[in-house]
Amino acid sequence: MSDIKSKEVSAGSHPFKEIEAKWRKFWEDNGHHTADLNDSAKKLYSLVMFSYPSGEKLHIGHWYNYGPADTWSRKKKMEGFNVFEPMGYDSFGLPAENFALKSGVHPAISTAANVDYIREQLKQIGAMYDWSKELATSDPQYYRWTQWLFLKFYEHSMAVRKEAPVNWCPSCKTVLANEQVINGRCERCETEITHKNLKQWFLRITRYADRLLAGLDRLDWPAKTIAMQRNWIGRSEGSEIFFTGEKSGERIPVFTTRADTLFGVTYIVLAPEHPLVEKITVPECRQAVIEYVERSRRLSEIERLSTVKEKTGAFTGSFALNPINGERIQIWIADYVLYSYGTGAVMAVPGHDQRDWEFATKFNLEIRQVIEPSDDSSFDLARGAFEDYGRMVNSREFTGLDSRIGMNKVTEKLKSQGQGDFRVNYKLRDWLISRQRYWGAPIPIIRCEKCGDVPVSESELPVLLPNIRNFHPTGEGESPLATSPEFVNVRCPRCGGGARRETETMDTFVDSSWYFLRFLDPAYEKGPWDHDLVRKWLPIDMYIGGAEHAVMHLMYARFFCMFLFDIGLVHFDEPFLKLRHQGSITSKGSKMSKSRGNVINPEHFLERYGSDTLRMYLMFMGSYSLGGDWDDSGINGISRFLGRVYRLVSKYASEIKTRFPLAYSAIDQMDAGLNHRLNLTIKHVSGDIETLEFNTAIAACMELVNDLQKVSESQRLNNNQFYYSLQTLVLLMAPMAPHLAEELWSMIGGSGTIFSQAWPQADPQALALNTITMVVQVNGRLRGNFDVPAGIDEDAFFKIVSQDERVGKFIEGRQIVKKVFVPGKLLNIVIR
RNA sequence: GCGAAAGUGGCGGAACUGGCAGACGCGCUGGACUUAGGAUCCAGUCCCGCGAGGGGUGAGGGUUCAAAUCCCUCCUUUCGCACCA
Repeated sequence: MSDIKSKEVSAGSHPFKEIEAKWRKFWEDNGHHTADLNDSAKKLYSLVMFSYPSGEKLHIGHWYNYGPADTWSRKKKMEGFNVFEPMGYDSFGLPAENFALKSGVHPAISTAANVDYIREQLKQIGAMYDWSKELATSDPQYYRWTQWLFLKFYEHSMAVRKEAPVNWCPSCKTVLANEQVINGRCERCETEITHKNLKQWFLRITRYADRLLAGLDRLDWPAKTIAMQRNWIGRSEGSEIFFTGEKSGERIPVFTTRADTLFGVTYIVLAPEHPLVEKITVPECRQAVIEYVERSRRLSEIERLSTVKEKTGAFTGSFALNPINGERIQIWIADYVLYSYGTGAVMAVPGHDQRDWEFATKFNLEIRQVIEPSDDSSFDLARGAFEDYGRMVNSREFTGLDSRIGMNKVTEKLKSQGQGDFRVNYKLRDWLISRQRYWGAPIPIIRCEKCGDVPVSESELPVLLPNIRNFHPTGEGESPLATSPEFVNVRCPRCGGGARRETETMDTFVDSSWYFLRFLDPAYEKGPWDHDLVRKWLPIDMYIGGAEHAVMHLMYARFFCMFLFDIGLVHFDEPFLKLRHQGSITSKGSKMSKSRGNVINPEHFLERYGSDTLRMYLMFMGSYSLGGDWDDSGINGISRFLGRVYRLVSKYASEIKTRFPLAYSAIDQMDAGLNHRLNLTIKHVSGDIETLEFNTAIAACMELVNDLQKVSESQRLNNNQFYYSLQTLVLLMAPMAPHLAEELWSMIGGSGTIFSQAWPQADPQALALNTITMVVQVNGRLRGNFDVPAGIDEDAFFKIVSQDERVGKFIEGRQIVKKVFVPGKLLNIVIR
């Protein structure tokens, strides 16, 4: 028995307190988790999404992400990979800042304290994190380079300051990127979003829309995540068509995917924000139009986007000319047209677009048919629009053409006349990165009245966040940094005159778009990263994190990578080759949060069951990718299981030790059943950990242990096969219960760390059994199991089973119509 | 509204390309060891039936020798999108 004895141990389990502390110290003292980054021959960069420290500590959901991901990494390590598994903190941003505001402690102080706390929590997971490479995005050493990268974007005209209607969260008092608006609400605080027209900094991600789309084909990612990115980019092929203002002669471009319906246009609609509205509205309609524009500005995003809302709008009194036939049509404004998509104006075809149909019906505008069903089926324009493709009618020379052909012909004709062209549109908008908040990386720009925007020179970086007392958001669309004269007032680097610093800070997603590059050497001073190391270690081989980042972080990081590739700073354009999401752990049916009061903290379970048990229980609960609702009622089972393994191995530890290390080839008398079980376990555990199906990997270990337990009870252990099996069990469990496995490994004679051992390989010969169980069905109903030699053929098998009473009584005197034989599986006898 | 995924014992969940439904665990029942046990070990545990046997994977239909698995309709849940022209 082990010399470790603990009174504090939860009865039945293993002495986890001593074991876990002992091995964590061992790993740390021996630098086992410090990867040798110079050796990249068999490198494996395994990354989990780093955490953002807010006031809330790590909860069970973080463990669910990090523990199993580490299990995968540890198995890869035993397979001989040089694994680099770093960890850091996304420590800028709203969660940290909001906590600081609430607690009244300056975010620099509270964040540092939270990071210290979280670091200790992370260490309890017992993961292979290389702590020598820890980083925090709020560290000047880090954000110096975030600013440096911003300047690269700026240099290449990829960072631009422009006025645009932007999303404003009245509660967080800052603008938000489109991606941070969920159903018209703030992603963080769920407050309804309003709109403001502000001059803001954008990164031109739209320039990469096609590349971001094309790159998806090369990625080993969950199909759903790829689909979400596709939808978010929202590529749409169509035509841009120029209508002409009747009086002003103004060109009014519209975007349509259905140029074949051009003859069915009975009016056009501008978004209320469209700049032409002012110009073309006739005096008699001015009052109504102004009221309508005002009204839609006041409406919240939610109200405006509501699809059940009745269509509203106003007539401008002006007319436009249809370029295909010169027809004179009314120009309306309506909020169902979005200013930010396409050209902010649409041609309305009420006969063939349901939205236009609803609008036309309400305002008594003409509904005209220009497409008929190709299959000559009937439809009723009085009941709704006919939106399918079909055959063109009432369309002059295009009449009779198929929609798809017709839309090309129509566009080509317009193109030849300079009245239109083919055009691709995207839903993706440029990435708004300005934030009117304190806790972020200051945008390194100086605004000079004479010289305009002047970038801070690289040697002046970082632009340090000033240590100001009042870091509250002002709420007026201005950053708190604007209240610090020492910060704001500078000399223009170009002309030397008085100038003002940009006071906005960058969106936190900018920080996290490149952290995986910095991890290799977070202290590097000659650049954002060491090119040699990046060349050796990137891209990321495995990235595990939550699905909630499907279109934000994961899109931004890809964009960064492509840009950096284009300007020659990295050698690859997709950062994450393989991505997997863990499911989310809910509590009482809903997402864990402090406000709901349903946060499950790991401390209690660590205290009572230990780290290995908690990690394994999280993996055993169910499918890793689906997650589930937290329920601790089963954790006893894992605790008991680890206790049983501990007792079983300890019981025979000295026996194994005298024979250690046991080789498979050295087994003398082989029990085929046990050997089959052992090798089957190796096969299952290997495959299941690889595909993150931890629950069945654990189940396989349990089956092996149940068998070994029986062998132990029956005293059939006078050969070394049993000992070999125990030795292998310890290896198989090492990635899942790392502390316990180290302890057992040393107990049976191992030295150093078990993670330098080779991962067990299944013996294919042992997997193939001599005797197998086959089943017999009569008319599809199960009638018996038979142990027969593997490889038995149909006739031989039928001979055996037909003589057996279990089957014989069903087929006796009946006519056999057919026999279906599946080798190695079953025989189905069909009778009449 | 549109799209995707899922629905299996009292519970969490297994079941490879259609081939023994319910692995593994929780819980429960009984037993052993015990002064005691919320420890440990053993046995049992989908439903009906004494039994032979029958029924059973959200509901209904279909394909097949054979369906949890494939197809159709419907219901429920989760997630994503939501006037994107």
